[in-house]
Amino acid sequence: MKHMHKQENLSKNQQIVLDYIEKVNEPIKAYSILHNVQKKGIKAPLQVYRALDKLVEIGKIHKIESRNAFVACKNSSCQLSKATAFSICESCEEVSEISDNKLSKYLKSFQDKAGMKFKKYNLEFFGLCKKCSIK
Amino acid sequence: MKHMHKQENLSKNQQIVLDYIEKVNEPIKAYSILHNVQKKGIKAPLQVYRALDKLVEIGKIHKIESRNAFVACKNSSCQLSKATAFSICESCEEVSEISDNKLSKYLKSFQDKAGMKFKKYNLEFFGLCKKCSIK
DNA sequence: GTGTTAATTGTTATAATATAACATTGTGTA
DNA sequence: TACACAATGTTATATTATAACAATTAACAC
Repeated sequence: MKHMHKQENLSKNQQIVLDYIEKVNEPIKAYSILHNVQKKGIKAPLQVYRALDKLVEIGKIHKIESRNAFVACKNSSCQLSKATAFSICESCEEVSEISDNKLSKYLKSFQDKAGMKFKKYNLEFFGLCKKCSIK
Repeated sequence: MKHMHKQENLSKNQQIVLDYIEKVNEPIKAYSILHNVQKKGIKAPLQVYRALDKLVEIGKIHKIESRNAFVACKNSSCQLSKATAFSICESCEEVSEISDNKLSKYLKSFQDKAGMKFKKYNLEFFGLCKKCSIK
């Protein structure tokens, strides 16, 4: 087999960034990551963004587009970030990943009227979480 | 009835920005809007962003979150930006608004397992449009 | 009309998010 | 070894968005 350069393991910076995102366990912004991994030797935004790009690509993390934030994937079966759904509380900004088989099945098989073939989707629900709706 | 300050018509800047977005008829970025409405007297980013905020709020335009771009609402019934779905071509970046009754019904009634009450959602599908999948 | 409130505008400065460009180093494998 | 590619390090800059504050305008109550 020629040129099988597909990497199995994460690189140093990728691992540092992933470790931190998994530790905080909530959506976090790129520059906040940067500030928190500087002691590990990561000095520049680009180092963080490159790691983020890779981690998103391989499905270890997801980007919450409406918040420009990144969160670790909870869904162990999620190998690629190609079918993501989140609920977002507009009050406390709590975000959780939705893993609902029926929903993902429905969306994966959704057919556009224009005949477009979809490879990926991202769905974000907004509202008030239980705690915030009591207040 | 006291203090019914709900405005019926758009303000000057809001109308200028909306007119331009409707004219171009495709997703457009805030600073591109700014460059193109400067002849109309809008000078600063904030003037654009304020108009955009309002137009999104009242459902005249939508934000394509994954692209940081804004597009006029095609769906005449769309009074509020609370249920939006788009298809996005990853090659040519063509975006179209999906209006599919079954889909919106399904998503509006979707119930989170955590019991969160949703007020809004945004769904973005990614893939290749017809033209680009031929190439 | 006056007074009141909220929406909108204008303006300058700055914050927050993200990428370009280029040189260098590391890693797997033929 | 040599090759191809992935990852890193670094500086600078581009892009997206908001803070803060003063002034003006619009809608309505009285």
